[in-house]
Amino acid sequence: MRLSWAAVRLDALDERQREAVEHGDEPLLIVAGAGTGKTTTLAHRVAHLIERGIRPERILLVTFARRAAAELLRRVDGLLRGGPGERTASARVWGGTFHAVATRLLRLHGEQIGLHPSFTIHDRADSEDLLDVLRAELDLGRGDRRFPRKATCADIYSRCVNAREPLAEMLDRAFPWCKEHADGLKLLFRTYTDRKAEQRVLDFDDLLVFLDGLLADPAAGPLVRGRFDAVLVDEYQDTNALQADLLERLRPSGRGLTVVGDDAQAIYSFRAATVRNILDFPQRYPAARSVVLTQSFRTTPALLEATNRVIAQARERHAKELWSARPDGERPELVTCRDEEQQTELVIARVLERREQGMDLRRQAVLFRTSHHSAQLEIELGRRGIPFRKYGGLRFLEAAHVRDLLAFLRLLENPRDLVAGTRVLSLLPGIGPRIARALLDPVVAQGAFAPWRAARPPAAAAARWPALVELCEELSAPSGPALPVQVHRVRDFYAPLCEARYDHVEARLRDLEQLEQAAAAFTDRATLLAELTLEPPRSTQELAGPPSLDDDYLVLSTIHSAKGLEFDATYVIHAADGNIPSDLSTGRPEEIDEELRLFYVALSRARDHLAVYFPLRWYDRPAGVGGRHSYAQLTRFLPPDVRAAFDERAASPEAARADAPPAVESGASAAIRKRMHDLWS
DNA sequence: GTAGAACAGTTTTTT
DNA sequence: ACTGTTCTAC
Repeated sequence: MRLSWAAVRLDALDERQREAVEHGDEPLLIVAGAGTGKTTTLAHRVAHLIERGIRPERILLVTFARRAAAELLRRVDGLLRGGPGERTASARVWGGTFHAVATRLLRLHGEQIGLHPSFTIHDRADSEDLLDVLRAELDLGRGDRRFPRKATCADIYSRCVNAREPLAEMLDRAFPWCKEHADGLKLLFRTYTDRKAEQRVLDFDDLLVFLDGLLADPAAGPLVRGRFDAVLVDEYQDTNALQADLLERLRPSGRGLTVVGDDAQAIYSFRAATVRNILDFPQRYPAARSVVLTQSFRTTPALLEATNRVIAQARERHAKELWSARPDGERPELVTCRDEEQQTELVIARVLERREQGMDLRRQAVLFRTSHHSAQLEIELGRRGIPFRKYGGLRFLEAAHVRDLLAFLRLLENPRDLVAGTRVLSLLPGIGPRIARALLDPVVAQGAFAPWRAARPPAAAAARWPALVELCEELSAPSGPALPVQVHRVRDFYAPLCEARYDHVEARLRDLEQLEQAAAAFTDRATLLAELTLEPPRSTQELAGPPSLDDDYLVLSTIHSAKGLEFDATYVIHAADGNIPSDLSTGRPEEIDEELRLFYVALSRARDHLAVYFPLRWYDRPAGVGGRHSYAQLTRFLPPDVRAAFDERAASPEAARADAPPAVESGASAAIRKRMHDLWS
C-alpha cells in the first residue's frame, strides 16, 4: 500500500491544524493565534490542494507582503518534494499582495473594461503630489481656515475608497476637524479622479477598485473568476471592506475560499482595515467552517502567561487563551531605565551577551512603535560596528534622488504622467511648477515628447534642454535600449543635477548605481516600476539582493513591519505611555484598543526571551544646553496585575526611587471612473 | 516665475 | 527636527 506523502506529513500537525488542512471546498476561516503554526498550516493546505489535483496556477495566495508569499511557497515546494511530481509550486501559484495580484490581472484583462494596459501606478507620495497640484489649481489653498494638508487629503480619499464609506460619514468619524472643507474635498477628489483618467494612471486604491470593477463586468468577470479554483488569504484581519468585497466577487459562494487571521493582531485600521471582516466571516458565508488554533509552538508558557494577560485587556475580541507544551522558560523582563542612553546601553549589552552564548544577531530583534525611536540605538550600533538592518520607516524609495530617477523612468513609460513630468522638469534650473506645466501640457495631450523639440525653455535651462529632449525621445521609443542601459543614460543626465541640488552626493549616486544593477533583473521598464512601487525594497542592501547566509545582523523594526515574524529574543523599547500607545492615537477607545493589539504583536514575536524597556526620563527636545526632559509613565498596557507576569528590574538607583518625580505625560476604469467621480458629487 | 531664506506648525504605522 | 508656507530678491 502506498503511504500517501500527505499522510506522512500530516503527522507533524496537531489535530486542529490537520482539520484545517484537510477541510474541503466550503469556505474556511482559520483563526490562528500568534505562533500557532499559521504558516505551516497554510503551506500544508496549499500542498494538500495540489495533491488533491488542483493545478498550482489555479491557486491564488494573497498575502500581506510578497516576501510572505515567497516564504510560504518555498515551504509548499519542500512539502511536495518526492510527492506527485510537483516541485515548482512556487513558480506557478499566483502569490502576492492584493495590489500586486490586481496589477497582474488588470494588465491581462483590463482592456476588456476599457483600461489602457500600459497604465502606470502612483504610489502614495505621487498621489499626494497630484492632489497638491490640483489643490493649487482649484484655488483651495487660500481661505480663512487652512485646507487640510496634502497628506491628510490623500488619507481621507484613500480611507473613503477602501472603507467604501461616503465622505461625510468618514469626516465625521475619523477627520472631524476637516468637516468644514467637505465641499472643497469633494471638488478636489472629483478632479483628482478625472485627472488620473487623462494621465492613464492608477493609484494604489484604483488597483483594487478596478479589479472589483473587472470582476463585476458581465463579460470579463467570469473569465477572471474562472482562472482560480482556490483562493487563500493570509492576515485577513488586516483587510478592508473593499478587499473583502473583492474576495466575494472572486468566490461568490465562498467555495474554495480560505482566510487566515487573528483578530487580536489587527493593526492596520489606519489603512481602513476592519476587524469586522474576520469577525463577520461566518455571517457573510453561512456555510463557513471555523477552526481556531490556540496551541502556540513559538512561545514558552512563561512568556504566554504575560502576553495572554496583555491581550485580555482588549474590549472586543474572540476570547481565546493560547497555551504551549514547550518547557517552561524564563519569565519576561520589565526593565526600568534612567533614560534612553541607559536603555540603549542595556539592550546592546544583552544582545551581545546572547550572541556570545551562540544566538545569532539575526535571531534577535529590537521593536519600537515609531521609526525614529531607534535613532539613538542606530547611532550607538554604528559606533560600535555592530551590524544591523532596520525595517520600517523612511525607505529607499522615499529618498529624493531615488524618486527623481524613478520619475524619469515613469515619464518615459507614460509621457502623460504629469506628476512624473513635473518632477523631472523642475530639476532643470529656472524651471518651476508653472513652466513645467506649460511644457508638459502639449506632451500630455499628445502622449509623446515631439512637442519639446520646438519648445523654448527659460535661458537657465537652455543648455541642458537638447540633451533632455534627445534622452526622452530615444528612451521612450519602442525599440529603445535595454533597461540597464536606459537607467545608465538617465543617471548620466541626472548626476550633475543631483550634485547641484543635494548633499551627500556620493552616497546618493551609489544608490542610483545600485538601482541600475537591480534593473538588470527586470524584463521591461513597466515591470520594474510596478515592482518597485508595489513592493519597495526596505533598504539599499535589500535592493542589492537577499542577505547571504553568513551575513549576521541585528534586526531593528517598527512593530508594524515585524508582523508575522518571530525571534528567539525580542526587546521592546520605549514602552512609555505616549509612545505605546502613541499620543496621536489615544483619542477614541477603538484607537487605544488597536495600540494594545500593536503592543501584543510586539510581545508575541518572542520565542524564548522577552524584555520590555521603559526609559524614565524622556527628552522632549534633543539634549543640549538645558535639554528639556520630563518624566514619563509606563505604558498603561502594563497595569500591576499584568506586570505580575514579568520580572521587574530597575536598572539604576534613580529608576528605583519610589518617590520619582511626578510623571508628566509627554505631550499631548469609464463606468468605474464615473462611479468614482460620482462618489464626490 | 523661480529660488532661497525666514518663519510657522506639526510630529505614526504602510500597500 | 522636519515639512510646508510665505516673503523677498532676482
